[in-house]
Amino acid sequence: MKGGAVMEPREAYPITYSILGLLAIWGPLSGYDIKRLFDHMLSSMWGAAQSQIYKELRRMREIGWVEMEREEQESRPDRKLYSITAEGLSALRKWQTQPPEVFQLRDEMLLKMLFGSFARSADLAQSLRASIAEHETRLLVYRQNTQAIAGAFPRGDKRYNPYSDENAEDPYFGLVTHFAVEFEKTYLRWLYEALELVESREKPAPSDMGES
Amino acid sequence: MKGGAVMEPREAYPITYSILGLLAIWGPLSGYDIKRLFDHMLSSMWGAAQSQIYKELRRMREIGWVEMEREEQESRPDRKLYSITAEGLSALRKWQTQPPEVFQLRDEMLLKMLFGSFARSADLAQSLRASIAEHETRLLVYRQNTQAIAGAFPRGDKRYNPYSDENAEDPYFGLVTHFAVEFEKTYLRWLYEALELVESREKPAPSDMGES
DNA sequence: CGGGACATGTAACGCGTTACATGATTAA
DNA sequence: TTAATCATGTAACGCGTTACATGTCCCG
Repeated sequence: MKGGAVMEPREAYPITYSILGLLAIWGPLSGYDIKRLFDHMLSSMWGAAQSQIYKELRRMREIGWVEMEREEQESRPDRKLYSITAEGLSALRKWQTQPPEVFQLRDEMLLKMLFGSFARSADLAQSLRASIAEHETRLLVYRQNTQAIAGAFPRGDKRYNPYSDENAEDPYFGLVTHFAVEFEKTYLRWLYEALELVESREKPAPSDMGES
Repeated sequence: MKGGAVMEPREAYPITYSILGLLAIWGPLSGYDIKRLFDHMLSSMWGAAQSQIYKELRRMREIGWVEMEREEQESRPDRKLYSITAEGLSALRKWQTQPPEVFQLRDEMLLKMLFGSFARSADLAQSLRASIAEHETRLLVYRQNTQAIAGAFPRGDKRYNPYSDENAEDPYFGLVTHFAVEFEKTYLRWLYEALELVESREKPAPSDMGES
């Protein structure tokens, strides 16, 4: 026997803390609610499949970080409402103390450009334009959100509304949104720059039919 | 039977194309070489464990995107040198044509700040300072790399040197590095801003016991 | 004489993704 | 009548990570 220390699995991951945070703010939530919050609030920073959320909630309940209460309904599956426990809150706080792990960008567009010398310029330009369109849209959405957002959740259902008045005062939301906007601006500037470079190489010989 | 269409697994992932790109540029490489290139060049955008690289190379060889030649050595395991094939190059090019998938930041620091209202300000400040230190270092490294880099690979072994003269002319490397620098600058600006916010809440009443 | 570089691998494990399943209600 | 919303789940699968294994050469 060498070490003998059997590594026990980590008990938490970013998605765990995301869910804890959402529960801490918006109180008892169902898996379905959490999925919606992910899609509306965290989509640009952390995705989560519906199936994963349900799985994770079950696991979190087993380790006592959340508790569940069943809300009975007719003609629909019962809502299972999850709340954060004291242990869960303390885990969230502890995580926030720890130094962050090494960050990796993991953006395919960067990889594509890194090996740009192998691609046809027209192909790269196409990818770049698609990327530009997407990020312009994002930027627009962020800006709309940070401004007039009363109508985002038309029913006035505060439970699902990350922009309701009670949260408007939270300076941390604004801070993170501000980063998202600054990031998109930086990224877009670069995309346009990249497109310029690519286009300048696209037609070095405008009407020249014969090549070496 | 409903659909009947059995989904066949994707045949390529970002790591696949990363390896293809590296092979396309730096010609026959061993798994060990590729690991080093990942660590030196792609560490900030795409990590890869050594075991995964070997696994992926085997898979890529099975689908004919790379070919392998054994270089015999005494007193060390033989080097297995991989090269990109015509099929591999065409797969790389095809990938570069396709519009990029939806990008997600996946940075834990952003999550921590998003739920900042639950943490002690001092804890957040600590995390932020650690993050600042790391990103300042990164920025420094990028800048050193883009300037005088002749000595990075002291042996003059061109095979491992991403900064050798023959690649210095590749404008795409410069483009991506430029983004990395701009990103770090934007991120750092935000981190300092966040730190300011957090510190302003750390001691709301310096020597003032009664307020408003 | 211990530690790093060189060089290859195997085994275990889980997060995250994709797909499938069910079924009532409401809106276009 | 078709589709979206509400609301829960299960099953399969693999990338990516962590840990372990082996053995030589070379440097301080």
